[in-house]
Amino acid sequence: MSDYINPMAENTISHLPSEDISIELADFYKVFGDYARIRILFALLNNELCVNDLANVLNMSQSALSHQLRILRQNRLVKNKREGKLSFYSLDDDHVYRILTQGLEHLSH
Amino acid sequence: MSDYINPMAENTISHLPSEDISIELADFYKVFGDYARIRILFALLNNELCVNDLANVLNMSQSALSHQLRILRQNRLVKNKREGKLSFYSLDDDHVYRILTQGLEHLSH
DNA sequence: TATACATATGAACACATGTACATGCGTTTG
DNA sequence: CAAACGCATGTACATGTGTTCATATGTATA
Repeated sequence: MSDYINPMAENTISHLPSEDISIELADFYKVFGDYARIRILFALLNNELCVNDLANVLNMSQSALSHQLRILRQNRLVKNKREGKLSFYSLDDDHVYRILTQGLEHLSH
Repeated sequence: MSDYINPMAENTISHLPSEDISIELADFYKVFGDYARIRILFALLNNELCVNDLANVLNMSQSALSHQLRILRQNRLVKNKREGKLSFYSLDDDHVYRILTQGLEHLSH
């Protein structure tokens, strides 16, 4: 342990978000933190596509896609509507769009 | 494979970001996708703190902290300046602040 | 209604990731 | 200059995560 004491430290504690919020936020970002899921989201940025479309566009297996789509659904980043045999996916709301574009912005410093 | 063919699919391919960009973006979000790192970033939101401050504020071991701080440093989310024995950490730039707050915004739908 | 089709899901496995423990390195101080 | 201090880092290990393979579920069609 250290001898140094920072008087601001206590003040910092009281400004931290709750444990629940921090966990939720980390889990939220975790969903974006995967190459396959990022590509799925970008593919849906302007289009509504069914699973088979996505499989072709992204060159992924149908199974891997379905698993990832489930994660994206559960986290409310995409939604799907069934039309007969097909299931069309799209981004859930504009928030997702904004988060993606802001991420890109950050990469180009 | 599917019989259904969507004429938009080809068009979608040409609008996808490059593989490099997608990987970078995923890696970028991956850094935010951890409870410990989120808490570190929030602790640094308004203050500049040394490792020992962070250990006290966040109730983490010094080792775990140093490992996570390295990841945050390598991804340019935090920077540090050495003052004698102490190493003071702070957020690297405003972008980080904005990304965190936008994430919080999203949680409250 | 049997079959093909589109998608979803369960299980298993390989790989990534975060932490604790031990120790090293740079700085200061007695 | 030796000891204490603050922090960094290597290793090992437990746990988490994404993919593949196999199979199930739901829908249309012959």
